[in-house]
Amino acid sequence: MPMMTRPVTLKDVANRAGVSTSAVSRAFTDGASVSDKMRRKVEKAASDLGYSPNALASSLTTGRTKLIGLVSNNFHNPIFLQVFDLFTRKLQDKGLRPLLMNLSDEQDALTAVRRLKQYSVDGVIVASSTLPPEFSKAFRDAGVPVVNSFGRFSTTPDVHVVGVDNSECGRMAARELVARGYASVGFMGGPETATSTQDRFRGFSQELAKHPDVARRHSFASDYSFDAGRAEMQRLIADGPLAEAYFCGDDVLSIGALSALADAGLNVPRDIGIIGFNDMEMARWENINLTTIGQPIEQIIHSSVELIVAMLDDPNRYPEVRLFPCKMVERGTLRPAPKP
Amino acid sequence: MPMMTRPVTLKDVANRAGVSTSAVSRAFTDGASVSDKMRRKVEKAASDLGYSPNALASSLTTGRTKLIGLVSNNFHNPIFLQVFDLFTRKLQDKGLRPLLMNLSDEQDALTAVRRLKQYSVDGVIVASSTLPPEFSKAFRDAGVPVVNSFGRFSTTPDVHVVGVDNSECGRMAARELVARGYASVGFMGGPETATSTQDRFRGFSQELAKHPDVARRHSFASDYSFDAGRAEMQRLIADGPLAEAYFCGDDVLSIGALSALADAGLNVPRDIGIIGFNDMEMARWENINLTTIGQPIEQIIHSSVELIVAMLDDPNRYPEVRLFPCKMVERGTLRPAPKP
DNA sequence: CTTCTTTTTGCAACCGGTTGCAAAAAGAAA
DNA sequence: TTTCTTTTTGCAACCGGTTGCAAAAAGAAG
Repeated sequence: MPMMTRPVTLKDVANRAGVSTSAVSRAFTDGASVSDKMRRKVEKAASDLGYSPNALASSLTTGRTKLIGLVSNNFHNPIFLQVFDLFTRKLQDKGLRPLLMNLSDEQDALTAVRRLKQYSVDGVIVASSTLPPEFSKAFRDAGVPVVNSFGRFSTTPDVHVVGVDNSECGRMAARELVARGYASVGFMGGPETATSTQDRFRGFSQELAKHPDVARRHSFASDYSFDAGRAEMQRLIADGPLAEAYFCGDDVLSIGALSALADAGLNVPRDIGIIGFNDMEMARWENINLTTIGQPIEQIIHSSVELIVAMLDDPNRYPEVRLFPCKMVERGTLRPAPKP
Repeated sequence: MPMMTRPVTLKDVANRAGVSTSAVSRAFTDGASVSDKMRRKVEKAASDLGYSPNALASSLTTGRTKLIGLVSNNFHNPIFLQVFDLFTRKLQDKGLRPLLMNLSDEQDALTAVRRLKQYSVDGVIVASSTLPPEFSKAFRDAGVPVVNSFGRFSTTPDVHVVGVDNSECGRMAARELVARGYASVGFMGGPETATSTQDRFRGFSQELAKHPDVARRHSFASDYSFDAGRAEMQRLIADGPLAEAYFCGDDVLSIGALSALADAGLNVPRDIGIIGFNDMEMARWENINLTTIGQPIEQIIHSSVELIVAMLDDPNRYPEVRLFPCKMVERGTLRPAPKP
């Protein structure tokens, strides 16, 4: 039968040590004015009693909760497991605690802001490649330090963004396909509302505009998921002549597409080329072996955490965009470049 | 330039409405003793000022933070993305906020307890199929309501457990393989320290003990991951005669094993059978099509949240185990049962 | 219009800490 | 030993709310 013991408070420790509460408080604060003797006495009493300070109570006076809102709506893309893993670890390393907020049902920025303000989070990380910049702006407008990771950047940012230039990634994919000599190429995006899809598509189209001889087409899957990619590719197969190669907006879409192609008896890369995006763990599985464009997830997250920490000290820090290069990861789903 | 406005407090609202702070506090509390007129007056002032109550400050007096620690060390198994998605949503639905704790680096129970107690979480959900029951017990001993989801259960529990009977799952797998007429079977587990691996192996062995004619062997992958499954199967192939079918401790191991088998030119299910565990989304992808045993994740999580909510009202609630049945999901990686 | 109930309101103490300020203690200099 | 500095300590107010209690207001009954 577990006893319901009242938690040990500062006052209990003060009583036991026979000192004032301020002394105890100071003993637990680095750099406070306390003698060694006092500190030892307090620490003794505290450990006797099993005391640990209440972070929430102290936040009342210090104005710091060390709570960071981690907001996302990407709970279906396997890549985000890694994203959560890294964010939680790196935040923990800095002594911060992530307060998770799942936006899958509720996308309203103001509701999200209100909910997180109730818990007086010190800052917020919006980890999403689909939410518009306005979403993150709502936090800034509410006076909450915010970093938008994996989000759309602006050259005149009013909110901190850390990620990649998705339109450059689109260009990179297009360049690669053109270099491989494909005469017709397709873009198979995720949902058209996702900023990452829009940006990758824009870059892809820009690059192709330089090559009027290459035929192009595009379509959008309903979702960043295996099923959506598979369904979309099945539709393309049914609807008529395929492009020679496709840039899929995400690896998970690519893998769905590959499965549809295999079912249709089409060989990749002989009959058709596929290039994905994200370089998720599965992409390098030998039975998938997907050529793709990878983004440096760990660096992006590391940098995001660094930035939010910096903002805790200077909430009005001048807005900044941090971009990292994407990398082509060549595997087995594109045909080799033609010999010149 | 964002202005650094001091957040609006209860007192501000009270001043503006010309009433006492208690009146404002009560206006924001359901079922408190307030007249309609007063409530309207306060609400007007509050919305003029954009006030929303500070959940942390109120937690000081009420003793409720509505914070739930969500503790896990499974940040590499794709199935856990779904687990996090469901937990965060269901907790949010109940007005609770998940405080995430990643145990990947730090496995010490007492440290975890201390860290979460600092934030006075109302309860903790330990979502892990690998941590021993003692881990969860540490929370209970510290007086923190705890539910261990996906964990090992005991018939004399001292901590709430919601999940499946992993040893029954092992028996189920063994029965299935025997029924299919395999003359030799293997168990390929995850890390030997994981309770789920131990339990599934125990059940598997128990069932096989009833069939002395069936040859058996077992081994353990270093990790619940594709790479570990692949490496382990490669080792098995290299080391000598394979069993006719394997029960892999997790789908992601199975998929790794499948990839190794494909490389070795072995056809599944013709040359060798594989049965996995978890029925993760990928298992039903057409290019994988894995026969597996599924656990009812959504029900487990729903029930876990229900239970933790109940414990908030009654922290000394008598410990209870809630088990859900696993289900065979037949796909294409086992040969058909022999005709009688 | 009284008198008695019931509802609504404000006062003030409290939740678990922090911190500015002044008093006390310790140390240095004379 | 006295005087001046510097360090250490405790007092008390405060952070943003909640809540028991008693006073005030409103309503019901006579």
